[in-house]
Amino acid sequence: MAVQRVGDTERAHPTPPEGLKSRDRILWAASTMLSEGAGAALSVRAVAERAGVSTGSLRHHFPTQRALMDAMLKVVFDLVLPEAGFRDTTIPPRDRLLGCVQGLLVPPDSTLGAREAWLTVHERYIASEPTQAMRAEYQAMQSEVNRRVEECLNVLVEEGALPAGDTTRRARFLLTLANGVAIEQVLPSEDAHIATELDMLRTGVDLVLDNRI
Amino acid sequence: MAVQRVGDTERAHPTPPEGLKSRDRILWAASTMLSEGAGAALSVRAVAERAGVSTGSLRHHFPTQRALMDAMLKVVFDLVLPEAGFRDTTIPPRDRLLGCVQGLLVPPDSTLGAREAWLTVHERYIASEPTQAMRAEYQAMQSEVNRRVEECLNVLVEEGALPAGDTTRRARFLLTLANGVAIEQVLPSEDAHIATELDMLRTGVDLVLDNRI
DNA sequence: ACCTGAACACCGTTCAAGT
DNA sequence: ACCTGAACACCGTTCAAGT
Repeated sequence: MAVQRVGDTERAHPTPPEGLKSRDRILWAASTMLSEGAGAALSVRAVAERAGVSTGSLRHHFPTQRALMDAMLKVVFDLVLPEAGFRDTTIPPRDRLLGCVQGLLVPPDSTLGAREAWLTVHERYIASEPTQAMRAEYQAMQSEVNRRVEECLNVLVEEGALPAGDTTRRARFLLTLANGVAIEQVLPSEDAHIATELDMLRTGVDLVLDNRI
Repeated sequence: MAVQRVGDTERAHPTPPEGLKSRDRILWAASTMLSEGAGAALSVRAVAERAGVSTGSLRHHFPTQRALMDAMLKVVFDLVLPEAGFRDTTIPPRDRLLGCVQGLLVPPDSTLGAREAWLTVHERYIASEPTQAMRAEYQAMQSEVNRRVEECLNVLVEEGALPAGDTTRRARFLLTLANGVAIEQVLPSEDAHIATELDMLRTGVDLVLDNRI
């Protein structure tokens, strides 16, 4: 939607920290603006102005608007999701399970953004009629992922943080939910939607921990 | 992405049927262009030109782009997926909600199988850098889907089959789970996995009906 | 009431030019 | 290599003016 009015003389917007290079200033500005809720206003010009750089500079570092979004979301997610092993008993069980499931959203090849990662999956396992070898490869990958989630669940059961139950079914539920979240991350969701994606995973984890699944 | 080129001399586009009034000509044009896919940007100007009306006329009937999208998608969806199903009180609430959510797994163009349907979604909204128009198109479709699920939930609440609660959140949960199931249907799952996909949806529906979400 | 088309305020992207 | 800012081709919306 076009805003149709302008000329606000207010310049109360915070500026990026001093020492940062252009690229980081841009990411800082974009992340800040996203967290401020003004999601729709994440235009090239708005971000560039906030970062204190030109649109050309922004495009030099992020050739496309999508590239900017991907890089920014990676920053945001990395802040929220610290890399932690699920055997670390100093972390609450809920967060350990959440971290384990959320790790699935960013496939092993984590230099790639969510979008590129998904494009790879699509091309390899969906686009072309998958060969028998491809099917096997995917299923092996999937069962490794499944194994890890189940192991995490079993650890929690051993600790007594989770009542014994159908581990396979619980893992399947979490994986299905994670797949749903993953695909929503890649589709052009509304801004409000993006904010609730992590909440969906949290809900799923809580359901399992509350023995509802 | 802006297209940056213009001046196509081709004028092979079909025109709307003769007898139609402006409003229906517009809806006809928009629906046709949507079904033609191929990145057809559903912009005001493009739809207006195809319908043979001015942008002003279009705005007179549909004050906002969103209003146009909503009206058009309602037409398209009603052709394939009649809305009446979930008001039939002779069917158990659980099955009505399940039917409503399951309907989402089969996109409007139901002549296609799950795989072809998914390939279309992928190509239109993921593969290519989505234009602003494409984003809007997807989001409008998504909100129509969302509207239907929420309406179904509200009907169940009115009947007393479901305690009042956060309808938006419940719908989001079911949609995310449905997305997860949809993508698992398309990926080369193991046979055992396939058998449990519908069970996952059933589980989600039960969780909502048991007021766990 | 219905419709027109120009004008306005945006948008993402490209690019010659600077340092 | 990094950065600038103008220019291009779009976009949705508004509005005085016609019928």
